[in-house]
Amino acid sequence: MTTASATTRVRLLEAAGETFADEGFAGATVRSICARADANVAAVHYHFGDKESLYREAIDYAFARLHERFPRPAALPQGASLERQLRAHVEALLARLLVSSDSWHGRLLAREMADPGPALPQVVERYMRPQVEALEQLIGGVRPELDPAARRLHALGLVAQCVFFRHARPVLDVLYGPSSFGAAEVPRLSGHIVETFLTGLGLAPAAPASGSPEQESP
Amino acid sequence: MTTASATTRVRLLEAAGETFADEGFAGATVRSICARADANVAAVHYHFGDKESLYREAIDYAFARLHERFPRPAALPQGASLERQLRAHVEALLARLLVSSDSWHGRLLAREMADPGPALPQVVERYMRPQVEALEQLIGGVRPELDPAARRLHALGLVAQCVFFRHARPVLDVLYGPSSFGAAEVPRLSGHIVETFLTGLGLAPAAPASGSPEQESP
DNA sequence: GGCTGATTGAAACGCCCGTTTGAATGACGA
DNA sequence: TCGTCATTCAAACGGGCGTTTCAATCAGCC
Repeated sequence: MTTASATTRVRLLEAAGETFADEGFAGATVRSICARADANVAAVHYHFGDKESLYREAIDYAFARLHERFPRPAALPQGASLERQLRAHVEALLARLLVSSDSWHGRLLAREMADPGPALPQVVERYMRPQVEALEQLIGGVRPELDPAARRLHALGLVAQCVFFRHARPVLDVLYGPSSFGAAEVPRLSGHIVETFLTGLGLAPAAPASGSPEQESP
Repeated sequence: MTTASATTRVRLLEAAGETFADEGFAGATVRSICARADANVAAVHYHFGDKESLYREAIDYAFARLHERFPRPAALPQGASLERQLRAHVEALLARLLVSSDSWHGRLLAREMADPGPALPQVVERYMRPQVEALEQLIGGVRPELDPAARRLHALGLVAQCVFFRHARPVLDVLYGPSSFGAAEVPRLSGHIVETFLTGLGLAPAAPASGSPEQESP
């Protein structure tokens, strides 16, 4: 595998990710991917075998890039307040979903969830499950009297609100105009979500003011 | 338009809705729709003009059937408690999304939101906007000090949790096994959502018990 | 019966899809 | 310089797509 072939491979992965994110697995065509990558159509067969293998590798590639840009927020000390830990998780989740949508990595993953392709189990196990389980553990740590089902419902409710602003973006664009809930809204959104969530859990948030939430992270 | 042609039209609409719901606009083929409807491929051109017009009419058809099965919960007297009105709205929304997924009507609408086709604006204006605005009004009625933006965020958070359990069903199936959050869970889900939402708004729910919520509607 | 107009049927059209082929290319070591 | 081998290229293959054509059908009416 020489340098030249590696760059063609990478160009194909990038172009494939972008096109798959825009058009879906069925909608994207090998020809358009190769045109974007400045490669011959036969290069897909040569480097990946077929379209589906290219798709799987593009998903893997997206994972790697996404986790480089948005590492897990596990850096917080275990003793930190629930509010700060939750805010860190929600902000990381929203950032992955919203901020990264300008680049294609987040778009591709979001689409794989909304309209499952051949790589759904792989995405769920490596991307979604750790996220939900971290939230469940966080919730169980502070409300140990909740049974696992209730814990799970709370965690899913939190994930639901984060996912919504990515998944329903086309709907939100029609409802309130384009870019009404974009990357710039991440702090406001995560603030709102965390605060109403904490109140809903029966815990008073750190800043119970009804006005605009202020961030205290660096 | 004789009776015979009307039945072919209707058979095509039903088959198209079911197929579009399963495969999406691009994934569904005119041939498979016609095979399911026991009709000739030319019937699509004859009765609807082309595939996209058939799609639009199938969406309209799905609307009509869906609103027949799940009418708007506006029947409650205006003086009813917020908790009951909210519960009615959330239950109606969840029922439309989850219960109706056995029939294809709800599936088709959910897919149109997740993977927009040519009929997205029509779906949003006629289906989503009234839903969100009713919730906003409900919230504004009981917390008038909230500015419209905060009201909107609360309403969207509520919608998000309902939509999630329809939109993310493939993911939930992988996470917790198939049919883990199906139609049978509607009372439990809506109860959980309404109660945490009311608490999150700073209002104590009528039944603050942590057990399974009991319904009091007829 | 024969005419009319709406509906259905079988077959074909042109197009684009994913994939494959086999020759041309070009860097590199013997 | 030559042979080797990985890589690229233009072209074609078979198949499925949405759409169109035009003849066959059938009910209703003179």
